[in-house]
Amino acid sequence: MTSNRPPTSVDVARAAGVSQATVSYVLNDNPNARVSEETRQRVRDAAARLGYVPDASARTLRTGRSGIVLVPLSPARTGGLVRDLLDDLGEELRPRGYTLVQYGERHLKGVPAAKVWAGLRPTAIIVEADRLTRASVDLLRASGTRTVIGFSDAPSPLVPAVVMDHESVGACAARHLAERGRRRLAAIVPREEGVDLMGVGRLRGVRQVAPDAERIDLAFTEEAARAVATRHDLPDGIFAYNDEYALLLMSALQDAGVRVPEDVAIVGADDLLLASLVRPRLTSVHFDTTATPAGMAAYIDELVRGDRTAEPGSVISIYGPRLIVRSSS
Amino acid sequence: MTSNRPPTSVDVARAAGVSQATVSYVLNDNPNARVSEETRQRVRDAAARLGYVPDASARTLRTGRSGIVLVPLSPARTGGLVRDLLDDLGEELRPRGYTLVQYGERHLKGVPAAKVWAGLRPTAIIVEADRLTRASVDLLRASGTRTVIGFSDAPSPLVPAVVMDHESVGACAARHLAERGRRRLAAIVPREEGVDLMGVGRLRGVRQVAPDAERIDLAFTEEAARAVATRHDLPDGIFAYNDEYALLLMSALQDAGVRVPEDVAIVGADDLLLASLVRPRLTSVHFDTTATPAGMAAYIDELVRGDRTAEPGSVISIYGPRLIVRSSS
DNA sequence: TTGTAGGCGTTATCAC
DNA sequence: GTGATAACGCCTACAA
Repeated sequence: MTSNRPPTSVDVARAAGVSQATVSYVLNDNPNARVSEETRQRVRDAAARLGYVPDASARTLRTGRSGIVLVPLSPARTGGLVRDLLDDLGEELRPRGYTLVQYGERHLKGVPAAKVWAGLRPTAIIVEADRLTRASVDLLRASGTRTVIGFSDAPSPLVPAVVMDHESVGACAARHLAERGRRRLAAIVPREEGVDLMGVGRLRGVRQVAPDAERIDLAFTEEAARAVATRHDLPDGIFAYNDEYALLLMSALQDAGVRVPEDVAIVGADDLLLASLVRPRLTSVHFDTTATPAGMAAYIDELVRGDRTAEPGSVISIYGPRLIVRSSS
Repeated sequence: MTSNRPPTSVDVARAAGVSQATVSYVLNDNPNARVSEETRQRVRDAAARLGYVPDASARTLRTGRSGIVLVPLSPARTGGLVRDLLDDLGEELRPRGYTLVQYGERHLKGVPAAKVWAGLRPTAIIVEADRLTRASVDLLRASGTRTVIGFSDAPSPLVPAVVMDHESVGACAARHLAERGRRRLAAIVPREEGVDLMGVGRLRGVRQVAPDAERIDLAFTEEAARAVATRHDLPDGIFAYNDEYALLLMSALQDAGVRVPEDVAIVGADDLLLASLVRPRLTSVHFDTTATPAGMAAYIDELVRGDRTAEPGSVISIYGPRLIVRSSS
């Protein structure tokens, strides 16, 4: 039983015959310490040989920076789009030395959420802008968070934000339905907590075009969809929040003998692959993004390293809507 | 500019007029230190007033335990089933004081993955059993990881494992197709790295029933699906790995003028809501689980706290297949 | 019942 | 160029 405690930098130093500080210098390429190339090699070799990995918490404690990019997302199904975006962003951040931590939280006893976030000493945090206050932003900043980025449907007065223009999505969908002659419009608003806000934003957009559009709250279950589909006063055009809800609704309507799109036209959003796989194909509002995940990763990196600053109220990346027409709906 | 460094336990101690140690005792309910109820109150009040949050890294460094349950999942789309499972598990673990960290990793320069995992000093880790060796398990154990749990399609000799019996899934699907008179079977194996292993397992199961079953490798894109669908020598029964691939394939077949299920019958798996929303409805192999996320969370907790031990080779939870017949496929 | 002190592994400021 | 040494914030014997 070789009680292999993981090797520390002291072990590496001993193995390389140098002091522990030298190890730290070499492994971090610290510029203000001049170390001979030969020594560097010895240190690197020793580290490799022992399989040395720096202890993340010790480094965090010492530096006050964790390399964690925290994304405390409301756990509810945020929809495929955000999920994919975050997955990609995480991939892009890793090679830059950051770790994207997705941290779904629901109840937080009584502790203000920002306190909990701060406890993790994240280097950066991306969070729904509505959950931020001036106080929480200050707390985060004070606790070493270099970059606070909001996620919202409009620029935030507190922080730079990634803006997804949900209103325009709704408006875009409604315009399409209206142009097709649909007069009695409705918009689905998900009942799921955390998504409902985006749903309301999209509804607002629909009502810009069709002020009388009905609001239909819908939980993501077949029963709930059936209840809607069997109403006797169905609208003739429905914006279904996104493609997943659109499919759910379409299925229920088909079961109820309602013809889609003849009787009720449906428009989804997010342009998931899903939308083009079902029959009839789903018309969907696609988000064009002005920044790729790679671009966002680079941007965050610059912000953290101080190579760039972003004012509160500024917009990092706008996700704008564009219509993808698929079926005849 | 109140350069509010976040309050430390020393600050709390000062505010409460006690020593720092007492703060630690009170806040952690340390049983072998007797502290008067009055002092406890003073400490708690001070902590609340200052908005004290323990520094996660300092605690981790000191105790050697992070409360992190690490899930270094291959990033490829693991499919909705695993994803949902992990989401739920995370919810269940949080109130128990653990943080489930999903950590998608792809390239890890040359560093052995286990070294990187160990660097985070996770309290527990759930990882595909194939990625574990005796050495990596030892390393993790030595670095303070209390619980290593495998994720596999068969019991692992190294660690207790959550077992999803992929072979049975394939066999179950194949049996269904054979009973419906399908003679020329095929099984889809995803090209996506990380999922392919499960795909191969499921294929094995299909071949238990139909030894001649063809293996079709398929990437999750419409082009790839089209290529398969336009073959002139299509099988008459296809097990599509899971519901998502099934839908992808079905769409392509419909585009190619192939009737589903008359010409080609398709069976999916995982019983996603999706499967019952599309037309024709997808027959799917459902996983019955003998343990709920809540149960797994409790189990992990017991393992970590030492209230329970699990031998290598033991099975934590079996996910077994059951057929859900939906359409006439 | 409470306080003192040592150390977890790292980085960074100094002398040498 | 390199090596002691002092924090970072917390937990926990042990002393008082």
